[in-house]
Order: sequence, then structure tokens, then C-alpha cells
Amino acid sequence: MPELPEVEVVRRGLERWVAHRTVADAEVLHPRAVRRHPAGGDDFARRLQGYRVGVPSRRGKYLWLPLADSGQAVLAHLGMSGQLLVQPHEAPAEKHLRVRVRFADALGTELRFVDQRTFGGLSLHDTSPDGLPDVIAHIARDPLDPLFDDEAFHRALRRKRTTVKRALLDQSLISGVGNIYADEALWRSRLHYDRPTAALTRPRTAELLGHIRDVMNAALAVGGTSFDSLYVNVNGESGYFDRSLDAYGREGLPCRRCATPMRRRPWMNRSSYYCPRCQRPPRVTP
DNA sequence: CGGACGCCCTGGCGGC
DNA sequence: TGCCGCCAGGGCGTCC
Repeated sequence: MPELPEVEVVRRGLERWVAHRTVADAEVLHPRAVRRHPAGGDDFARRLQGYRVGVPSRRGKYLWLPLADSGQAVLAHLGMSGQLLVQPHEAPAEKHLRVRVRFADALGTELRFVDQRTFGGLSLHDTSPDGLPDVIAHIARDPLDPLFDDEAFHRALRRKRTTVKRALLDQSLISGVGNIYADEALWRSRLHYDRPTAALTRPRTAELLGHIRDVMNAALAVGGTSFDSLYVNVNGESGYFDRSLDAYGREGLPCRRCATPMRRRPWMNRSSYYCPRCQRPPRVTP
């Protein structure tokens, strides 16, 4: 379940192993992997040929490979189970190999997009003058972006008629936060997921943002979280931050602050993990 | 128009 | 043992 730290680990891997290489050819093995490219897999593959890959960028959970001197970029979203692997040509095809990109050099490696659940995908888009693919203009800056505006985020929360976890997962307000890091940051902030955002004070918002950044930086420092074998970084190496999680997946286990058994509640077709003592629900459920 | 929710997809796993 | 249903969940289309 790649969120911002995992995607950033992948981006760094691509910068190391793929940047500045020229595409020889590409191959799309599953149409759903390029469903955001309306002209289809063959067209997608053909349009990459001959272009040199620039330095990979990221915003939230999206990452993209600029194609030099084209005004375009290959946009990638890993969804829930997507992986970008750099593999030797002769490595056997992964069971869920969806796209393969070969390069016009003698390094002997190729880029592979592998995705079991096919929620992720690749697509090709025009970029705006600042380099951002046009289709993700609506994605907010992420909390590790130096240009993220804390004050504007606070004002947006105050304006919204919604609850705090919904807001954290709203990629148009703040990007890169998924279910795992939302629960972790809320636990650190002693905030219940159903707290209305309109009541958050400026110090509470600042504290929440601080915890989001802390937990993401901690995950980055150890190479991203891996909850199961589905997430593997660009070199095929699993992260191991899951050992440090304080909330996510800890139903029934003692809260690391107060020892009260942690709870799991169904929430928006997924789960929220929280401590019933440290994270008190709002008096009136909105 | 903003907020809420259903759907897309596959495989592991628990229960019967 | 085999089968069924649940669960994981990001993003977007659609509905109210």
C-alpha cells in the first residue's frame, strides 16, 4: 500500500537507475495498466520510443518520468499493489508484469511495471511549464513539499464541513497521505478520525501537520513501509517500517501510550485504527 | 457545487 | 478438501 514515503523511495530508485537513459521500445501486456491512455497500449508504447528520460518527479502518490524535449511525461500511480522494478533483461517475467520498457544502452536492465490488483497504471501526458503533468493539476502539494502552505491548509480545514480523516485522505487538500499514515498521524495527535475539521484550532492543525511529517520522514529513513510482500521498492527490496507502526493494524493490541486495547472500526469501506482512550470521539457525531 | 459513496480488481485467508 | 465471502483501498464517476 504505497503512500508518499514508499513512492518517494521508488522515485529515488528511478533517479538512480533509469534517469538519463533513452527508451528503445516498450511493451504493454495488460490494457488496464494504461487505461488512462485512451489510444491504447500499442500507441502508448510507440510514443515512448527514442525519448530520453529526465529526472523523475513526485507529487503525493503520483510520480512521473519527464521525456526530454517533448513537453510530455510518463505518469505513474502504483495504486495498491503496483511496483516499478529495474530488472536484468533475462530475469523471468513476473506473474503480474503489465508493462516493460527497454533502453537503448548496454546496461542490461529494463524497467518493469508489475501490478497484481491493477489499481495502478501508467499514462502519457502533456506537462505544464513547471513540469507537472496536466491531469494532476488538481492534486495538492504534499506535506514534504517546501511550497506546501500550512496556513492555507488550516483555512481549508476550517472552511470544510467534513471530518479530519476524510480531509487527510482528500488529495485536493493535502496529497500523499493514505489510510496507514492518516491513522498514525491521528494517533500521534490524539485526534479521533471523526472530529470535525471546522473545530480544529491553528495549533492543533500545526501539531497534526508536524506528526504527518514526522511519521513520513521516519518511514522514508528506513525505506518506506511494507505491510506485505506486495510493496517492493525499485530494486526489489522490501521496506520494514511496519514494525514501527503505532496504530495501523494493531486491533486488540495495547496502545503504546496508555496500554488500552486498540480498536478497529469499519470506515468508508476500509478500517480506522485508534485508541479509544487517547483519541476520544466527538461528543456529537456529525 | 460540495460532500458522500460505490465501483474497479486480485489473491490470501477464515469459516463451514 | 473445496468453496464462498470477506478484506485490503486510491481515485474517480456519479448521485444527492
